[in-house]
Amino acid sequence: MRSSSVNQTILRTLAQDQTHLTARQIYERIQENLPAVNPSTVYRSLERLAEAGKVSVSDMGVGAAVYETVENEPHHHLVCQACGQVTTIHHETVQTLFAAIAQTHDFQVVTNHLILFGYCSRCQENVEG
Amino acid sequence: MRSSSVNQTILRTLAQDQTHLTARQIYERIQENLPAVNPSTVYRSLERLAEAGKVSVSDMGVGAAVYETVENEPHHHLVCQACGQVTTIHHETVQTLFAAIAQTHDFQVVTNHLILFGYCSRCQENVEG
DNA sequence: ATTGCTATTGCAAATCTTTGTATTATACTG
DNA sequence: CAGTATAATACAAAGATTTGCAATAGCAAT
Repeated sequence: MRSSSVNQTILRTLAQDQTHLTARQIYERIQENLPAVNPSTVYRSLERLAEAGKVSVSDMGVGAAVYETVENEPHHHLVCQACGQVTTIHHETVQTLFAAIAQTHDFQVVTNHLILFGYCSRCQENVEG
Repeated sequence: MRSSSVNQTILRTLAQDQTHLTARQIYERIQENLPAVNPSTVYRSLERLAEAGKVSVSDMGVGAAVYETVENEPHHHLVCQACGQVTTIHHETVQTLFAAIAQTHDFQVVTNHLILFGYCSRCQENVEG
């Protein structure tokens, strides 16, 4: 993959924001630096970056896929379906599952950004009460 | 949720096909029974069914979210990034992880259709060799 | 059966995303 | 520093999805 202006700008934008952004949000941010950029270019660039493992793509339940830079340490998220709170969990936590799957199914999991939906402690109480 | 014709037809279609279908594919199938149905109605109905837990939504890496009826037994999938092969795994396998997360993070996971990407045994060999 | 409430639907328009093709920019080679 | 191969881009058009609003249909109570 070549180091083009759009590729660079996307990675820089994602690194700056340190959050999960949708393709459209990224396109809008990119426009601040490259006003004449075409949407299709941004979409295709994101596709490339994801393919190359430079960014992760995931469904956080906001209606569209969100992108994030791939950091040195893989991590995962717990998303509360009630209040939307996002918690980050360490890779070690899921590593055990991946190891078990490697054993039982001879399948090497490479998912490095898992999203698990459920209810946080506060919302569990509210539902149960 | 009311038992409308579109809701019913969607559930029947998904039950018949026993596969993962995208929103657009479902819209096309529905047209066979309800030729005048509007796409927006199908998209909204799918949203409702997912919200109500009648269908599961997941990203299997085919470019769009896919829908499936929620069966009595939750299950999960391993998707090979190289050959696209889909393996079904039992709920018990991931149950351990969910239990651990409940312990450590006081978070009740309700994800009932997990998709894990990686490499199947055959493709691991090809990459490594 | 009739009534009233509101979830569901259709329609039209807006928005978002993808795709094909010609052009331009990047990186490599000599 | 050219010359070349091809990845990246813009553009236009098509396709997919979402949204606001008015009309309709399902359900519960009478």
